[in-house]
Amino acid sequence: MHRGRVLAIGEFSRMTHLSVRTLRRYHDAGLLEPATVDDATGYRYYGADQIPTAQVIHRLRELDVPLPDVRRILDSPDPGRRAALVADHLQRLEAELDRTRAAVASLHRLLVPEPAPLTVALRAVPATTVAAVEDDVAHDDVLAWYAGAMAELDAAVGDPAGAPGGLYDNALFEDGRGHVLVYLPAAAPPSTGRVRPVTLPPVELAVTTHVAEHDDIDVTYGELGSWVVANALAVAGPVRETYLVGPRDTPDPAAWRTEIGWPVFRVAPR
Amino acid sequence: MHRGRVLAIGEFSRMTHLSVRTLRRYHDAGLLEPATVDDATGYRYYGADQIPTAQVIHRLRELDVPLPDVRRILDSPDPGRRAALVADHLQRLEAELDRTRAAVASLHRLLVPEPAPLTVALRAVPATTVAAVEDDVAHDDVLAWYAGAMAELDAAVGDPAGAPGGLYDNALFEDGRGHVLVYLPAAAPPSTGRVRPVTLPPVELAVTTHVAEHDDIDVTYGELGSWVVANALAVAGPVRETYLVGPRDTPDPAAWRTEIGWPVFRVAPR
DNA sequence: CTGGACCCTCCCCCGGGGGGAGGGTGCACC
DNA sequence: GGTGCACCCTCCCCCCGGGGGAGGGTCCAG
Repeated sequence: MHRGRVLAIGEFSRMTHLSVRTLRRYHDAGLLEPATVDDATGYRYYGADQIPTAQVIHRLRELDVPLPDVRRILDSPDPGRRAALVADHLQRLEAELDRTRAAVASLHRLLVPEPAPLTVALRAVPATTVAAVEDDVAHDDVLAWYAGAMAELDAAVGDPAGAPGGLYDNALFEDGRGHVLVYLPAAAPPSTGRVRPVTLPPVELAVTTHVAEHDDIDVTYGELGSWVVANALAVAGPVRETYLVGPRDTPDPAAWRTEIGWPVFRVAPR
Repeated sequence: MHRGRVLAIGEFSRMTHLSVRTLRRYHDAGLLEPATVDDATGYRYYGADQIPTAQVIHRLRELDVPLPDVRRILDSPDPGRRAALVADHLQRLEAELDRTRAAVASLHRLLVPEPAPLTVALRAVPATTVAAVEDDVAHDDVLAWYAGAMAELDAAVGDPAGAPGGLYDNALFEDGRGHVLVYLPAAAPPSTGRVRPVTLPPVELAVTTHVAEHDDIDVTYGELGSWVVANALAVAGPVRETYLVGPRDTPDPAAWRTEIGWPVFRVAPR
C-alpha cells in the first residue's frame, strides 16, 4: 500500500469519528501518537495507517476501559497477552453486570415492602476462642478475600465445632476499608498458614437473623439499627455475622440464614 | 414504633453503610435532609425512620441513577409514578447493555481481522430530487430520529423509486451534533408533515459497500478513509449512506448492505 | 496579500465521590 | 469542673474523560 498523504487532525477526526479534542487528549496520554508533529507550529499530522488503531481505542473506550489500560493493551506486542487483558476487562464488566442485577432485584424488594417480622434479641456472648484469619481489606475485595480465607480455614480445621462467622470493622463500610476477621469454631484451633487461634472478647449483642441471599442484607442491617436506636442502645464495635445456613449448606440462596449481631451498650436517653 | 434516639451522622453512617462524606453530600443535594440540624454548630442529626430512605438511595446509586433523578424519584409521592421513573432508568441501563454487547462483538472482529477485500470506486453522482426529512440531531439520538423520519417518509411516499439513504454532516461525528437528512427516492416527492422535496447536489463520491450489521460500520468508514487518502483525495461534504439491503428487507443483520459514499475532491500531493 | 478555515494551548466546567487541613463540640472520666 | 479525645463542621484540591470557550498562530486558495 502506498503511503499517501498525511492527515491533519480534523481530517483524521472525520475518518475515525473521534473528536479533535479527544484525539489531542489521546496524544497527551500517549495512546495515539501522531505520525508527525510540526516542531514550530505544534500541528499534529496522522497517517492513514493509524486509523485501525484509533478504532480499537474507540471500541475499548466504549467498553469504559480506562485510558491507562487502553495504553497497556496497545503497548503489548503479543496478541495473546493483549487478548488476555481484554478478557480481564470483559470479566470486570460481567461482574459489574451481576452487581447491577443484584441491585435491581434488591431495589424491587425495597419498593414492595412486606411488613418484615423482624425479631431482635439481646444476648450476652462470652469470650470464645476460634480459628481465625484476619486482615485489613477494601470493601470491594471482601467477597474474594472471604472466599480465600474461608477455604484456608476449612482446610486447617478438620472438624468445626459450629457455624462459621466474621467480624467486620465499621470502618469497612464508612471508609471503604477496614479490619475483617473470619473464623471457624474449633475445639483446638490450629496455627497454620494465615490461620491463628483468636479469642473473641465477650460482648453484649443485639442479634437478628437475615433470611435470604446477601443482596438485601443492608436492609436487615438498617432494621437492626433502628431497633438498636429505639431501645436506647449504641454500637460498640465490629459487627458479627454468623453464617447459620450458607452456600456450603444449600445451593438455594433463598434458604440462607445469616445471624447479624451488633455489639451494643446502653446510653442515657436524650 | 416509639421515636427513640436521634442519630449523629457517624452513627447513621454505620446504620446505612453510606460514608459520612456521602451523607453530607446528599444533604447538600437535598436528597436526604437530616431530621434536625443544630443551628449553632451545624451538627446533622438523623432519625431511625430515615434509614429505609437512605437504603433506597443507596440502591439507586448502585444503578448509577444521577442524583437529580434520585431526588425526583424520592419526591414523587405516587408509587406508580415512582415505579415508572425507576423503570425508565432500567430501560436506559438495558440500552447501554446492548451498546456494550455490540462494542464487544465489534472489538472481537477488529482484533481478529480478516484481509478485508474492500473495493472502492469513484463515481460521479448527478443532482437528484428526493423526498427528504432533515434536522439538526445529536449523535446519540440519531437512531431514534432515523426511525421516526423513515417511518414518516414511508407513509408519505407510496412507491419509492429506489433504496433509502441518508446524508450525515461530518460535525455529527466530530462534535457529537450535526445536520442529518434521510431520503427516499420518489418520482414525485410530496410535501407533507416533515417531508419535503429536496434536490441533492451533484458530487464525486468515493463509494464502498459495508456488508453486515452497523456495529462495525466505523471500520468500513476507516478503510474508505484510508483509500481516499491513499488516492490523494480529500473529503468535501457530508457522507452519504444508501441502505441497499436493510432491516426493511431482511431480518438477518449479516445480510445487510450499506453503501457508503464520501464526497471527495483531488488535492495536490504533499 | 488577504480572508477564512483550521490548528494550537490554556483554563474552567461536569458528576460523584475521596483526602486532608484547620477548627469547633459533646461527653465520659478523673 | 477541667481535660482529653472522639466526633463533627466547612473549605479546598484531586480523580476520570470528556466538553466549552478564549485568545492567538498557520495554512492555503483566490
